[in-house]
Amino acid sequence: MPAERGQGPGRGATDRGSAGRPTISEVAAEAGVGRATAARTLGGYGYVSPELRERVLAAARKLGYRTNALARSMSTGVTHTIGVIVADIGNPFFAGVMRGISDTSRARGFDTLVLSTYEALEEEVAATDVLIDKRVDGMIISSAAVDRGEVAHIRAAIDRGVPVVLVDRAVAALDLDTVVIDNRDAAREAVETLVEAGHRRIGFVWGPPAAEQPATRRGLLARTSRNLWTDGERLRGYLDALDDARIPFDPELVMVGEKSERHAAQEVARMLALPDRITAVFCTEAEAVIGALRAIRAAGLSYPRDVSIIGFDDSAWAAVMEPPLTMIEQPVHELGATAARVLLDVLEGAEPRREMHTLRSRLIVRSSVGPAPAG
Amino acid sequence: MPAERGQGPGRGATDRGSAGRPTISEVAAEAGVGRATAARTLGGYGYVSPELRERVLAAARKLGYRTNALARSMSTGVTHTIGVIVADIGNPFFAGVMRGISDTSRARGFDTLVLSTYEALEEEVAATDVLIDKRVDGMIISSAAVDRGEVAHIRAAIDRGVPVVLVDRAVAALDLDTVVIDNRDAAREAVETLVEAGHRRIGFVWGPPAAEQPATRRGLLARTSRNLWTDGERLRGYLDALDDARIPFDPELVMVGEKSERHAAQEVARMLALPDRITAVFCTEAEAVIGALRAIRAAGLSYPRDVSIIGFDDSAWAAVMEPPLTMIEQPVHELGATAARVLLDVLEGAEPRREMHTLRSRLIVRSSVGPAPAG
DNA sequence: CTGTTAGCGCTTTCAA
DNA sequence: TTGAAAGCGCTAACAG
Repeated sequence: MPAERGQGPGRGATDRGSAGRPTISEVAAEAGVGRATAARTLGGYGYVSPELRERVLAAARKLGYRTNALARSMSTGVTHTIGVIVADIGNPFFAGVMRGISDTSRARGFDTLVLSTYEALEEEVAATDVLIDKRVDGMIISSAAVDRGEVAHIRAAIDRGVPVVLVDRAVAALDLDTVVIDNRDAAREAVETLVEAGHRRIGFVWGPPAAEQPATRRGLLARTSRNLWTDGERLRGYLDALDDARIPFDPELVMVGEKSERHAAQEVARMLALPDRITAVFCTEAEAVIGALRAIRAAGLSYPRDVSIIGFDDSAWAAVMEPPLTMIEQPVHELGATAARVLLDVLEGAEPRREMHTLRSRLIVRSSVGPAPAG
Repeated sequence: MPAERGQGPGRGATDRGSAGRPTISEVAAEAGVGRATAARTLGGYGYVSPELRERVLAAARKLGYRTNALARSMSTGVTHTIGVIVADIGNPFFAGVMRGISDTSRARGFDTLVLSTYEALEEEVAATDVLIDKRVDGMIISSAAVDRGEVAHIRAAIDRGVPVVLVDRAVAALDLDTVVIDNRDAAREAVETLVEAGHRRIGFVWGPPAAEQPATRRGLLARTSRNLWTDGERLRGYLDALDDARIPFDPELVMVGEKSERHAAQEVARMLALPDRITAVFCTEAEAVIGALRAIRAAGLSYPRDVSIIGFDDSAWAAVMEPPLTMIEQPVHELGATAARVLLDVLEGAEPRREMHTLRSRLIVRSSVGPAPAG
């Protein structure tokens, strides 16, 4: 850790005199009591007579005393801080989750240290190390890990006594409390809605970032299981709906490769140009919806007349699109709040239940689904 | 702090034997060297011979040693953590800023502790206390303070030796490094664009949350100066543009009251129902744009034919609206990155420059502005 | 009820 | 170069 060096002159432990940061001893001196008495009243524990208590409080006020949480944590072994690891706090989805986590932990006296991984496993590993070093009391992780071989860092945290709860993404190799939404059911319901409107050629947009189009359904699933849990679940839901309706699976209708608005647009354009073109698209993310919309426009088509569309992640703007979009609403705040609640319960002594907490999403029906146009 | 108590059984400092968390002494013992030697190699400072160094490293690896950042911070006096206080991390704007802050501080070895205030000053005060207690090395604050009487908590932080930089919102009463965007110019440019298209009745949507419509321009400004800095600046920009075009100010064209999509819709509906109705709206926030759009539709009108619209906070969806929206893009990531950079420079020894760093926003011209319809 | 004392795990003189 | 020892500010026995 060479970056550790060079933190400017004289900020060391020695030269910070009594300037600015009075300690408990100074308060004790000022109040004319022993330091333990001062500590007891300031720390809010143990017994201390009203008179002394008052004197200590007065002295503390006068000196502008503030407890040193670091020192306290050193002795108690707890930091009242929970670490959070997500893919990207700039992403509205995770921002919402973060808010849920932060609101409920704040209410229970905990602060949160957030780290973004940008979906890179090595960042995630580094992040757990940082959190362990900073001695967080517990962690909430939205992990990019899938393989048994990718969970060592999480196991390490647990072995060191740091409880972990998973959020948004389950990890099969780990038997932990996990808070997710009903991705598979949500996807199935959305695709069913499309099927019921008569669609049989339904594109799946924003899938596994594989290099090339898988030839078979089996190949696709295999690839997906090497991928983000949510994506896999949503794909399965899509397949469920097709199966129920006995619609044959066509690998050409699933997007693979880079997840970006641009690439989603390209893929939808491709599916729209197929001889037997798609008449509907199901998007697993808001950004994908935007890409799809672009492609539809660019092809000179309009929804829901020529193409129907349903996507994940409802937001305010979806309601003012013209026509308004039928979208799946995820309970983002509750996702975070629940994860925090489960973790805090454990931190406060509850036994970890190691179960899957599945929250319900909701299909907000608006006007982007219409009957399938005649072939 | 009664919440401090009751953190479950036996997690105290005493009973954590060598289980799970080896200390430097244990590593030293395992390696058969003095603890100082172990500390030097593990801490990456001071001299230590290659052989011993290797032995210590091996021992550390074997025991799974991880440094205790808390203990290190206790002696060094620095935590390598910066505190961030924003109104709401669930808000996409702040989420973007956070990402900027987090990315650049992470790159320079700092972690971030984020607290949301939901625009409540008392929450902000509590947040600074928490950050002081946790001994962050510096703070980045998007403050709700305006008055001279509301900045005591920020002054207190500075007095305790914690550098502070302000982000997104300037606070006149404070002479600090401040990173903002050119709100006033951006607003003026937007409104000018409207004026140049022939509009003279331009609504200002999402203003000061006053209870009632101010009667005069002076009254409005007075009220605004008691309010959020960004709102005031944007209002001033609006007035600038009107003045330049010699368009008289009409208090009925500014929205006051609760900031919500719903209320924005109501206000736009009101302005649309005026005898001399508005032909354009300028919105200071994305949520306001959505409210305005609703109102326009509800009135059976369409943009840009009947009403033109420009708003703050460009995002992906604005480009796929039909027609696409002309919006002001704020450099959110850079806002955060710059704030972090300025703060980190100070933490690394630079003199605070106590100046205003103004970032440029950009008007993204698309198709929501048209000629003013004939009266 | 109050004060004394011994750590928490690390960094940092200071001698050896 | 290495090791012994003191100290960061707080909590937590343990006597008094």
